[in-house]
Amino acid sequence: MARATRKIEILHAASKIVSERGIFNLTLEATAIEAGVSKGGLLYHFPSKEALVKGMVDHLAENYRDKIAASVAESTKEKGKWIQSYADVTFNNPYPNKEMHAGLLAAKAVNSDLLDPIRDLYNEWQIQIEQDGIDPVKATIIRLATDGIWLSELFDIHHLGEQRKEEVYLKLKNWIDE
Amino acid sequence: MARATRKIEILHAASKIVSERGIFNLTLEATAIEAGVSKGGLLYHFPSKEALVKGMVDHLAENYRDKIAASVAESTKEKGKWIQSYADVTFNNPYPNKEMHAGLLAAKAVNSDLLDPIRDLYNEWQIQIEQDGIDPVKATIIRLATDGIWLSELFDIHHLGEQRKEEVYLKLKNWIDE
DNA sequence: GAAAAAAAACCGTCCAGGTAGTATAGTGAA
DNA sequence: TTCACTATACTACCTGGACGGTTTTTTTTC
Repeated sequence: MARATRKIEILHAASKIVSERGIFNLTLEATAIEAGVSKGGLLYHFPSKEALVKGMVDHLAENYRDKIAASVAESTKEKGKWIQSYADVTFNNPYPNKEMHAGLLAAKAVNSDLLDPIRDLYNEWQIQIEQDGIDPVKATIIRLATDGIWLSELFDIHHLGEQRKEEVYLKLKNWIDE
Repeated sequence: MARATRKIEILHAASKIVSERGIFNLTLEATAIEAGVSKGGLLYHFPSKEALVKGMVDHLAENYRDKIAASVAESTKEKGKWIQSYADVTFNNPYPNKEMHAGLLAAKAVNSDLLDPIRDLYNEWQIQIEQDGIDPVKATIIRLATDGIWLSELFDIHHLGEQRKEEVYLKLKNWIDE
């Protein structure tokens, strides 16, 4: 069993630990146990803790990029398909977001430079969003509002009710097409 | 010297360390040195690391609440003064934001329950914002967009240019009065 | 208002426990 | 034989917190 799978299992285990137990509990041993690997096995794949966190970030950046790209490719709109896809994925996809949160927090804690792949991602998206056929300021506001949802989920600070969240989502959506 | 001042100096020192060196470098010793106090002295004021982080969060929550309240009190608008104040303070006040970032990250790392004062704050604001005389969905979107700015500053992920940021700010502002 | 007592605000060291990373010897599958 | 691990032991280091002082400030008493 396990080809490139093991590596990814380890990454999931690490994310899970960060999400559920916090960054201070992301130790090599805990990660190994959670992933069902020996410590030696973990270090075989990721030779240091920093490498592990880098793995987390790289992996989720790749995933997120694919997700958005797939949504864009599916879209039949001429205008606003990037911002629309960004909002769709972020509002409706709890899965990659959870991993994103864990990865961001871990990277910020361990070494901010590890966030570079995320920065690249954001820069790419911002460019697409601004060239998306709608007013760039409006598009930027929609992106920021979407990020706001993200922030509140990241810190579990203030969850809008499902209904209000839906209303916000619909209003943003309508605004794109306006 | 030092009445209640010392405590606050220690809190600033802790925030500074988190901002500049990351959470893993927030040790009692480092904080003591940064604040110019001995470790024993620090532990006199904050008997544990968790107490220190709790101190950070409580302090910044109080500060932020005051800042917004002051801005609201100054406002002469009848409609939308809460959301306007929230946007104003967040867009234009780099200082409390920096401390907020540090406090949030530290609390999230040490013990998520420490974020409760922030949750209370957000709940209060959301109530005010929704009763602010403008469409609550619109007001919520403005709040979220403002939080989006915050997120990008927190992780240093994507800084809008000053000009675009200003355009966003103005558009949101106009939207409130529309 | 000075001396004495008490409380507050510190200082600096020590230690048990935990952690990243190294080392090494071995195993089963392809 | 190589790859992808397991299992265990070990080192070197760091950190939270306890603890036992000491100094400064405040309060009380005479």
